[in-house]
Amino acid sequence: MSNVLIMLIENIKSSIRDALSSAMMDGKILSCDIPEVNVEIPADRNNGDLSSNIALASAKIFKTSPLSIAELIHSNLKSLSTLVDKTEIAGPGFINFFLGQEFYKEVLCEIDYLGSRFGRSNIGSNKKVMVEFVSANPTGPMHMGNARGGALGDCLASVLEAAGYNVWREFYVNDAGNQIEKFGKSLDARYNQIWKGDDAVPFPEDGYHGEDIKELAREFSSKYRDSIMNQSESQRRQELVNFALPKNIRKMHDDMDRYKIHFDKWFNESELYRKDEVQDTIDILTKRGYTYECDGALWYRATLFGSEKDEVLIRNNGIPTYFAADIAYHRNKLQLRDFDFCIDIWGADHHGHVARMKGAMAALGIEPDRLDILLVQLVRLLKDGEVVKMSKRTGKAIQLSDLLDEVDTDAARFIFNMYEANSSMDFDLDLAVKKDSENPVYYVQYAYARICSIFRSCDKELLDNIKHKKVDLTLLDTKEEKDLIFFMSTLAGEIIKSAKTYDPTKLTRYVIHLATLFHKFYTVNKVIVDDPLLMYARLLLCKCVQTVIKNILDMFKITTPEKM
RNA sequence: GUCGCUAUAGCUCAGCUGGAUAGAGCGACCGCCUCCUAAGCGGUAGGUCGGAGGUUCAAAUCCUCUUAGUGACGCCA
Repeated sequence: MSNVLIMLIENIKSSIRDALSSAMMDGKILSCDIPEVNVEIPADRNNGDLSSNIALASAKIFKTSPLSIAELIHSNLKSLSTLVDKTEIAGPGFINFFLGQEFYKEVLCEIDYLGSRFGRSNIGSNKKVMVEFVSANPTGPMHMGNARGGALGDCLASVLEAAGYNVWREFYVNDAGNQIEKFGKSLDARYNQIWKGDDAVPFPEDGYHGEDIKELAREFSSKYRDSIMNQSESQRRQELVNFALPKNIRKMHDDMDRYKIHFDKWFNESELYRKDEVQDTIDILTKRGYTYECDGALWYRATLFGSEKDEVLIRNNGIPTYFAADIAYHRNKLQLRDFDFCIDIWGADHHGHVARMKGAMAALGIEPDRLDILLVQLVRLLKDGEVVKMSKRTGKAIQLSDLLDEVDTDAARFIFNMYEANSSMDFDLDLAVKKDSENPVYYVQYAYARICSIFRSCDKELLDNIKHKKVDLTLLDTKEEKDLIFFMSTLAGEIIKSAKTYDPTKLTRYVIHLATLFHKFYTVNKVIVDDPLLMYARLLLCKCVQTVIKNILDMFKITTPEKM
């Protein structure tokens, strides 16, 4: 890893450790294992660009005051990076580090040199990780929850890639099992209602009540008329499902395309049945002694793995449950396809399923920690200041495609990535539709466009020749310039933090803040100035900011317009 | 009842592996374009971090209790 800031922090940590151990050898403090050293960026940068609380944190271990430890470390600091200009002891015992011009110069050189690779790291060690997300039920259209999960999942996957993981995006299509039975039953009821009248045919209580089911039945009817009315009910259902399911799945593909989400695989649940993996998985559980029969159903002893009650795997009607297929699916991911770990993105209403699923992995002999589940809380849609209810079955639900008809993909992806997954959010449609500064995505894109505009007004040849090797970057010494450069230096660390916490929303806030720092710089410092040396340096700075904004927006698949 | 999530400025949210004076945007008020895009920037006002205990040199952050909101607890998915 070549990141300037990360290497610098490592250097400071090891200098502190060396200082502590030499103080121990001199007998000035108690000999013991060197405690973990933390070096952080203080909230208030008057307290240094970097700071360590080691003296405060270890006072108890060394049985002496924080200040005396700090002084001991401070006087023993050797082999400290030349990027550090000044050190001090402050407050109750913090050791603060101030960075010099050399640091700012190094950062810009790194960005200029790495370009689109700047910010990437390899902490993921190329481990194979699957992010499974959206996985909407194909019996109906995708809704706002899928839109949020989609944006978060896709961007999380990108963040993991940038952190050095080998990422695989997957959509699990529930094209088999009970819900397809219900889908067929519902379609058949609507089809019959068309030809016999609404009152003549009762609609099944547990069917799908959505408007989309009626629509599909109408489409079938207008194409094939009443030609299947005299077939058996099961034949009719099959015909209707064969007609409607591919149609729904095609629409999901189209919607995901529009939303700029591209899956490496759309995994069909039916594949698990076709390859007998559901049965195989159940057999493994049975062999391990974790199943039993009761009331004509086959049960799994979930209680042995922390659940409060056992779960049905095969219903008394012979159809395996969703749970059974899902266990088989996760076995497929973690055992048969051998992903190092898997992240599932689920709606928060599935939280009860989390412990069960992990327990089931344990029951199969798969390390449950290889499965992580990110729960995404509810989204409410606000329109004209009012909450729009979005029950999938009322027929009035806002679909993903409706959303994308009104809001462009950039804004939707950006806004969904502004709120952490585990907080519920309101999506303000009126705001998202606005093409002005109230919409944060434009604020960031505007910073990018401004940089492009600066470049348009200067000599193209000059621009191509601006290279960090030829420019005196020490001329960039205003507060705005240094703040901007320092903040850019934290990108790789920020991506790593986002990857580790599965939280891509940190980077949305990062890029907004970066835009703010750029706008501040732009307001105070003119780039195209008479002094050519200063101009070169500022042009290079702008080029670096442009690179960093682009790297993040590219990661999120948000466009970077050159003119606005 | 059991298991989650949430509670921070008027509003929307950051900050939470404990650190120095709790931040941002919007809204309110006051300013800044003869100059690279004002879709921008600066300033002022605004907080007992839901409440109570506890741990600690240090708590918005950790623990316990509590209040309010929300969700899940099906041979649904």
